[in-house]
Amino acid sequence: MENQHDERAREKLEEAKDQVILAISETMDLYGVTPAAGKIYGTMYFKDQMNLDEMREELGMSKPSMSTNVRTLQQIEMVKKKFQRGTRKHTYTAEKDFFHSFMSYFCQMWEREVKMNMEAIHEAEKMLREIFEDESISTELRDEAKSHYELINQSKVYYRWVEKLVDSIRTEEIYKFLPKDTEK
Amino acid sequence: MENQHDERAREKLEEAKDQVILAISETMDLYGVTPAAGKIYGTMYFKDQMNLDEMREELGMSKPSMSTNVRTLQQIEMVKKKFQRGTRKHTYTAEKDFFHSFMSYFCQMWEREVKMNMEAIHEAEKMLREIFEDESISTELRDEAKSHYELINQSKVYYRWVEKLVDSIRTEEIYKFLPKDTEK
DNA sequence: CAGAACGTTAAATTTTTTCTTAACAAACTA
DNA sequence: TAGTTTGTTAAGAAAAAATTTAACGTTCTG
Repeated sequence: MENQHDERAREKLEEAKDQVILAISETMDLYGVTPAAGKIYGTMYFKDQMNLDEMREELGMSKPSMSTNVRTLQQIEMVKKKFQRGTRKHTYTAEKDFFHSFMSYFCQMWEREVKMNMEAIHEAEKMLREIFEDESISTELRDEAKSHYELINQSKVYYRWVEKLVDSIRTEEIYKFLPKDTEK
Repeated sequence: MENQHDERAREKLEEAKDQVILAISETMDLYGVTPAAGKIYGTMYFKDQMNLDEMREELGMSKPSMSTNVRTLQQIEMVKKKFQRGTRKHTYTAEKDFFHSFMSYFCQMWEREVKMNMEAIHEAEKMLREIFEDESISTELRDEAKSHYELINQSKVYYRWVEKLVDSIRTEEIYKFLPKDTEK
């Protein structure tokens, strides 16, 4: 009867875990991470370490899928490779500090956004300036160029702000303004 | 020859715009907004206002696509409906303040994340507590339940922080810490 | 009230993405 | 060195998502 209790408890424990794993993987899905990667991370979250074969077994998916998804998880620093001697299999651990995952994921995105748009803006500004500074062009066109110029020039304020946000997260300065621990 | 200048200038102006539109829509794509929605927004960004037929014509896409995508753009507050009398067509304007779009988009996401995970965590915690408080269950299982409990309990610190972040963005308090305008 | 204009919903198609099976390469073991 | 084991790339299949065509409902107009 000890066994009976344990059996039911085990089921309940797995159910509890699965609930959290589902929420985690749905969150990741929300941010554009593939379903498989979300499930892998969620599963690893409750384990100390795993290797590719254990993941494959636990999730019932193919090994290449594990391999590629673990790689993308490493890119966003949600999974780290662990050096372990004695076995040839690579073992991995999940980053359990969500603050770190948040930082890594969003900062990467935001930096890419800033870079991409700033480059486009600089190019466009140059062209537009050439237009509205050229007196051989009709006033209407020059005015249009000027107004577009001012619009995109204005947006730089935003991109510079995003850059600062990234900075303050990377340096952890943001936690001075928004402390991690909430009293209560 | 005035015309010749203008013609070339017009081309250059369109090229400049297209460059920025592309960067904007790629950014939106990065965040999981559909390509069509990105193009629509990018196009509207340089216009005062547009109606569905103008969008369809400008982008060479179907009207239902305009309709549904404009709706999702409204949901993330990147496009607003404009009340205009005299015409039966609905006219829309693009939100040109990227700070507003940032706020609307990320806060919605983050709130959903917090809600989803907090709910799952509360449920799971309840179940796990029942396990590790039940003395008829084996020590190993109870310890495992306890350790999972502590893990997910710890993650609440993160979700509460995200909530605070959302708050500080919604109330614009964040700009006290990270001012919009950068000197220079 | 009939007909047209506009927007939306539904079903179907196309495209894109994700995953798997199969082939390959590298590193270890006997 | 031959044969395993492990991980990755490549090509193909399956699944999911985005877009279009078609049908519908509603509101305006004559």
